[in-house]
Amino acid sequence: MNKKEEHKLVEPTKSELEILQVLWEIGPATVRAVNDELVKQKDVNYATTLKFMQLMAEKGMLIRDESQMKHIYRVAEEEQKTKSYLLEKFVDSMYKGSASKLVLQLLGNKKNSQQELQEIKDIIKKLEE
Amino acid sequence: MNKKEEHKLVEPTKSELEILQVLWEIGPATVRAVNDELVKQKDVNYATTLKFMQLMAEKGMLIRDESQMKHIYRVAEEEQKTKSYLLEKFVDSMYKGSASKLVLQLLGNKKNSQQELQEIKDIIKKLEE
DNA sequence: CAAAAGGTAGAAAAAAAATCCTACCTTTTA
DNA sequence: TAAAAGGTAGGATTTTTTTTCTACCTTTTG
Repeated sequence: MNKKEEHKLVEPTKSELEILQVLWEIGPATVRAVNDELVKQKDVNYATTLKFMQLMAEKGMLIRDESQMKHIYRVAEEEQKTKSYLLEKFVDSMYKGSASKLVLQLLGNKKNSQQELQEIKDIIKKLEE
Repeated sequence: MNKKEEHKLVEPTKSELEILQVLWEIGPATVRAVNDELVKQKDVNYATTLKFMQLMAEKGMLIRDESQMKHIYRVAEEEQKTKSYLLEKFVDSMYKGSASKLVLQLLGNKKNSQQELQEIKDIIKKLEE
């Protein structure tokens, strides 16, 4: 295997995504650190988190530095790449690929749509420049 | 049980969502009709679709008219209600609830963003009136 | 240094999701 | 009307996902 490996985007399961979120948030980390974060939001056992991270490393979603005893895990794919992939799948499956339909619904249903609306307008204005 | 039942929004699994999509598309239908649609997009067995729809009916996601032999299934929740629920969960988990972050990514990554951008602008204009 | 604390790995169990088999009932059709 | 076609129900199986147990290794600490 050479240095530059091809990573076919794998679709993370729910639990895997939770772990990715934590790693995106705090950066490369030990199982312990990730688990500490997870525990804040749900009831998980350290061994469970460990197992997931091991599996994810096997699958190539995470990359593990084993040079020290406390292995350091980091995400294999860029946050944005993964997120945009997942977003695209979501748009495709829910809105037949129509981003504007999604936006329509987003604005139609949000409580705080007034503020969101403004922010979105700002984004669009910026994009036009 | 009275006519107006409370339906706590249940989160559909992937396969369940596929079935919902079909029903949203074609309206109340038999298992056969749903399966015919599904077969176009993936390799499924009639019995599998039947089983799913039975389970979904049990869970309350589908409502079944058994007055005839060919049972007719229809979706229990409005399409929009379910979709907005799922969208909200998606935004929450992926973008910490920030719709505008989602839109930003949507526009940043779409090939056809030019057209989407225009459509979104139209939507916003319409909303402002 | 011995004990305690904190790691890892592997096996296994439990739970959830997806798939298919088959017996049997009703309707259609040759 | 008998056979074929097309339904349903229920059980069973397979696969995937989630969770936990435990043996054992390394580092830290009294």
